Amino acid sequence: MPSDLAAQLRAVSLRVTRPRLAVLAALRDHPHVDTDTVIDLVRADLPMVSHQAVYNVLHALTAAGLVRRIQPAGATARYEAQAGDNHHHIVCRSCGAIADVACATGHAPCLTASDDHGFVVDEAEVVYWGTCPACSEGIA
Amino acid sequence: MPSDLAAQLRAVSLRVTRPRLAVLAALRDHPHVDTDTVIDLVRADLPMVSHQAVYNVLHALTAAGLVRRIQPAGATARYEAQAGDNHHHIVCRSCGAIADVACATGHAPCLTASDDHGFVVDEAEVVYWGTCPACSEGIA
DNA sequence: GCCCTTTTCTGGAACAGTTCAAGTTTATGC
DNA sequence: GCATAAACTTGAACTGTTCCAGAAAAGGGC
Repeated sequence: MPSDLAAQLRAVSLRVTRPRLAVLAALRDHPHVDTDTVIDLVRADLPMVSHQAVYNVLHALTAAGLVRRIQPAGATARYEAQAGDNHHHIVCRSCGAIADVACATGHAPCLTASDDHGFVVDEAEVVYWGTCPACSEGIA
Repeated sequence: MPSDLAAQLRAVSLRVTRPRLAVLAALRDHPHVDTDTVIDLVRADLPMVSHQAVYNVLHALTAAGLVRRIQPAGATARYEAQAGDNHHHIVCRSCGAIADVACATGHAPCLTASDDHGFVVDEAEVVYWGTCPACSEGIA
C-alpha cells in the first residue's frame, strides 16, 4: 500500500519521494532496525540511494513524529515506525536484540517523576535490560 | 580521602593506580559527566593521562560495577558513580543536562514487563525526557 | 627494601557512525 | 509544461571510540 505511506507523509507536510517511501516501508516491515540495515533495505528497492538521503529522511521523519529513534547505551541508533502506542523496549545485553513490551500497567503510575527538579517532563521512557531467549540458551 | 577510593578499587580486585583514583574522584564530585569532561577533570590533577587510560578505566570500573554508564539517545556516553540506589534520570532535550530522580513509588510497580518475550530481565531503566528550567526560560 | 611478573598506561593510528557542503535532480503548485 | 523550493547525490570531514605496540608502574615474594 504505497499510497498509505504517501498519505502519512502528506499529513505532516513532507514531500512524497521515492527514498522516503522506501524508508517508511522498511521500518514498517522491520521494526527496531539500525541505520545500516535501513540503508540496505532501502537499496533493495532503490539501489542508488545514498546513505545521506537515509539519514536525512530518518531525521525528517523523526522530527515529524512518524518514526521514533531509540538508542540503547553503546549501540548504534535504531528506528521504529511510530505506532503511537506508548510501548517500551526490552534489550538483550548480549546480542542487542530488541523486543516490544506493552506498558505493564496501562496508565503508567511510576512514570511521573517524584521530584522533577523544575524540569518540564514530556515523555518517560522505559528500557528493560536482560538476556534474550537465544542468548540465555547459549549461556546455560 | 583517597584511601576511601583506593578501598573501593581493592574491593573489586583492581589495582590502585593514580588515573583510577582520579577518575573515581572526578565522578564522585561531578555526577553525569561525559567522557570528555572526565578526561579534563582527570588532567587537572594528572596532566599526562591519555584519553585511552580514561576509557580503559571507565570500562574497568563499569565492568566492576563501581560506576554506571548512561547514554541517552543521541548523546555521548556519560558516567556516574554508582551509589547502589536504583534512581533514574531526567534528561533535557535541549541542553542535555541530566538530573537524578528517585524512583517515584519506591517499589517500581510497572518495572516488571507484562510480557517478557522469554527474555530474562535483570534491570529496568527509566529515562524522563523534558526541558530543564534554564532551557524552559529561554523558550518562554 | 629490591626484583620479577603482570597489569596498566602512553602515544599514535585506525575505525564506525554521523554530519557538513556544493551542486544537481525532483516534487509541487500554477 | 514551467518556475521554485525542497530533496537527493557525491564526497569529504568530524567526533567519539577502539585497537595496537612498547614503556611504565603496581603488587607479591625474597
